[in-house]
Amino acid sequence: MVNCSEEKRSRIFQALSDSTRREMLRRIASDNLTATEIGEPFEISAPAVSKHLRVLENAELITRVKDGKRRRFKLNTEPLEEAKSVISELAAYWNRRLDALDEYLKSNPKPKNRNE
Amino acid sequence: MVNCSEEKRSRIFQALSDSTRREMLRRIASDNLTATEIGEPFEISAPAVSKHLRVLENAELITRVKDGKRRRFKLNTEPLEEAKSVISELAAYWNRRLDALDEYLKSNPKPKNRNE
DNA sequence: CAATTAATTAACCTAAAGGTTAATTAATGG
DNA sequence: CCATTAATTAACCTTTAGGTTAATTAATTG
Repeated sequence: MVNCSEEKRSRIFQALSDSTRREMLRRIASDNLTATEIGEPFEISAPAVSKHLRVLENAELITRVKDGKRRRFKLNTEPLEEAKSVISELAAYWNRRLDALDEYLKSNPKPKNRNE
Repeated sequence: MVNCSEEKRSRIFQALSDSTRREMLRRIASDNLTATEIGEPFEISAPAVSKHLRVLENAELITRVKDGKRRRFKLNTEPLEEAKSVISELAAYWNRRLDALDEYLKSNPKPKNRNE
């Protein structure tokens, strides 16, 4: 998933921001379950389960696969990789900063604090 | 950040689910800016900037540091690591599945499809 | 084909998110 | 100490999120 739009990224993180959906993803990752099976541990209605699955699908975190009367769901790992890379990029900015600071301290022993 | 609560995780992903906040984090990661500086590229009001910063702070992604009249913000990388590990855990579940399937296919050549 | 079961859609409700402007608080500098 | 500037809080508005129950669609099976 190269050059993923900001909007797509927002959908991925938004989908991951709900603990019910995270648990659903774990269940789907462990086995390709049906909607009913996925919703079983949660004390919410079937339509609520369906909505959560829709959110995960819109974020492309899962794919709906018809299986007769049922629909099974399978995990897609690409959006997970995308989310990871957004996070890694942030950490990279941070580390570049720390490196620059390090460089500065090396060339300027005992620098005056900017707030003094 | 070991044994981070589900609620905390929700706050982290929720904070990351807005593109304005992700860009703010990049700016903060690159330099410890003031609220005004952070908000500069965005066409939103100062209170809106303040609210975004509050969301990031509540997710513990940034820390507010007083600097005279201003408040500067610095990035915290622990919640980023936490988010990454949530994602990695999901991928691990998935990979365990793939391994199990692999094992199954090895011991059962030409398996009958369950839907037939 | 009629009944059953799986899942979704429709219609609705409440709370939260993200924005606004106006008012307030807080620190600095003349 | 008063004016200025930085930032937040208050009060409000609109949209979205997440839930409900009731109705609908769709596939299977007796």
